[in-house]
Amino acid sequence: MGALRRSHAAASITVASVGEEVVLAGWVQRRRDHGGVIFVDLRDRGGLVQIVFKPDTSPECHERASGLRAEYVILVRGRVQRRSDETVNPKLPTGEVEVLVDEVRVLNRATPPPFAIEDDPDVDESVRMRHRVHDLRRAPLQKALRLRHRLFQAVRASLSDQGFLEIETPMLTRSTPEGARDFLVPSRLQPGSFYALPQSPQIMKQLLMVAGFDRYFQIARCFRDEDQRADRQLEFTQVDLEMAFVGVEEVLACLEELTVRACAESAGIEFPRPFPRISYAEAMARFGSDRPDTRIQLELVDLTDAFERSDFRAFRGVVDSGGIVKCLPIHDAEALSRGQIDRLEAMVKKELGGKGLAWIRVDGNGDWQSPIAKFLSEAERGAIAKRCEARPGSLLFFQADDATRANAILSRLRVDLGRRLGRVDGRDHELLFVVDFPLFEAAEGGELTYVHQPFVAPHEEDLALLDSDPARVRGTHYDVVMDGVELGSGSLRNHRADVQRRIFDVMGYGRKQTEERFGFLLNALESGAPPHGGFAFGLDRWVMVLAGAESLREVIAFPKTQRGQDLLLEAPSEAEDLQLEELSLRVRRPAQ
RNA sequence: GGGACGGUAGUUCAACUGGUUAGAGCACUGGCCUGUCACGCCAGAAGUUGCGGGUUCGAGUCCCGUCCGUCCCGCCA
Repeated sequence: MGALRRSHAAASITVASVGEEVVLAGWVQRRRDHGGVIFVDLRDRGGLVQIVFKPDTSPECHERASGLRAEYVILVRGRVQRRSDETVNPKLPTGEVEVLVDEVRVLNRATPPPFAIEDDPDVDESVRMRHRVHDLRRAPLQKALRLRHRLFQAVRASLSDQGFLEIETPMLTRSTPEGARDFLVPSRLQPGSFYALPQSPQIMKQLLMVAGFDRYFQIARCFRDEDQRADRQLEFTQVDLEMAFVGVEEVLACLEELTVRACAESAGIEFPRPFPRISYAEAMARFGSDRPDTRIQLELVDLTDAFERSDFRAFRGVVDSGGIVKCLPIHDAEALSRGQIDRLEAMVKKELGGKGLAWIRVDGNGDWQSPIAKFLSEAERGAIAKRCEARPGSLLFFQADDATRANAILSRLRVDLGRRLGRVDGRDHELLFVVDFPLFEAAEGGELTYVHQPFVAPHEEDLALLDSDPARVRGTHYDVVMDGVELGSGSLRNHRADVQRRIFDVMGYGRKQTEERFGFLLNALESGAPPHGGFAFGLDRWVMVLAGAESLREVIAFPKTQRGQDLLLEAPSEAEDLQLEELSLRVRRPAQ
């Protein structure tokens, strides 16, 4: 580099700096060589500015500039000049000026990039992942990671200001059989034993409460060895927090304070307070989802009772076996063609495991066009028409299935169609709390199991139900939902060992099993545990929503593919025999 | 574990019912060009058609298997 040092960022060159001498450093975005004058777009971490090489200004620079190629790393010294009116580029923030170069140094050459470094490159994602360094040079990823940084800083500032202490917990920890599949780390010193990477710092933070830290937080990496999705990575980052001597209201107030400040400081988005609250039951009833996007102005209608004595077997059978019949009415739906309806039905069957997609279209004369109308009684037609407020132009989609699937399918249709048809209110973003989740749900074997995690405290007034009717016990669980994405969840925890034991009982854990797995936690609770509760945000998802991205891979510097590979490092990889030997491991390779 | 879509040059795509030497844009290389900004013009180089097997006189194309990417179900909170 010699003695020359960068004086300005590309984006900071404006008409105000005309006449100044500047030193810029960055990458060659593009070279436009006219034989005489040569233009180069210089890109650095903040932006782009045009630099100019003229044969009569500096023949040596001009000569060197003709050898520049995309992604070469260069350092230039030159003078900022205003562009003539005809040559101003309105597409560039720095388009009114340019830098006339009289010294250039090539700090490094570069192989041709595998794809163009531009905002919207037309390449397969696997190519981007394999060449992640080039990918990360693109403005959208630069922006996303800057947003991520600002969110981290704002979260830390808010929680620190609210009296929280940042405390780290171990990454090498113990496997617990609940929840997701663990990542295991073999122990060299204890042959045959394994650490587990944390799925979350849940138990550790409860222990910190028992230890008297009162308010704890951590930006913690978590690991879950499950199949991935656009919004799920094997490893991800949580803002984990816990507070003692609080009830639900204090936690929610803290979360409001945190999210409002963090969204404002990182993304400039303001939210009104208090946040709307919706119960789990209401969310499922109206939107078919426990993470509703209520900006979409379509709601579900329950028709189960109207088909209790129906002659329409497809619906009646479902109701008889405990299922539900629900409808998604869409008014003024003339834009949806028959072909589109058929495609929706195919998606429901193939992708979502639905039985089908019954529908009724009310035409301009008020007549019902529908494959199922002829099976419906007068009373049923009346009930449908009334509750769905059917009118000419209405299109009604039905699901008759067990509650979980019917809601899942209609919720998906609601979101897809609501967006496609523009049935949204004017808000760019929405934050809300979902509260009053049930504590237990029926598992496959008919037994009860926890809905979220086994440490959620029941509602105080439902404590008695733990013995009489546990399925009806409400938990103190709450979710924060932003734009239909679950940002995170939390609860009050069981600080009384007897309540925690009772909950393990209900889930059918034996006494011995309980002591073996959770003895240390129960002992801690018995040692003087204060009432406590907390929350954990999925930080990657939070950034994703703020960035308007479709996938976590757009907000994580080095993400993994759906099969859990890092295409850049080619991880995971096989271990050396020596490594395996030290760990007392033998690998059984699948048969040829 | 299951379903859907995709895999041909560095990259994005094309190649009819199986039929000459697998083409094109961008990128790349060389040349020309003093006001472009997706610069332009001329020329050139560039391929294990993901991999393996099969059918066939002949396979990018058909069949079987397998690997990889994305989305979804299951799983996961």
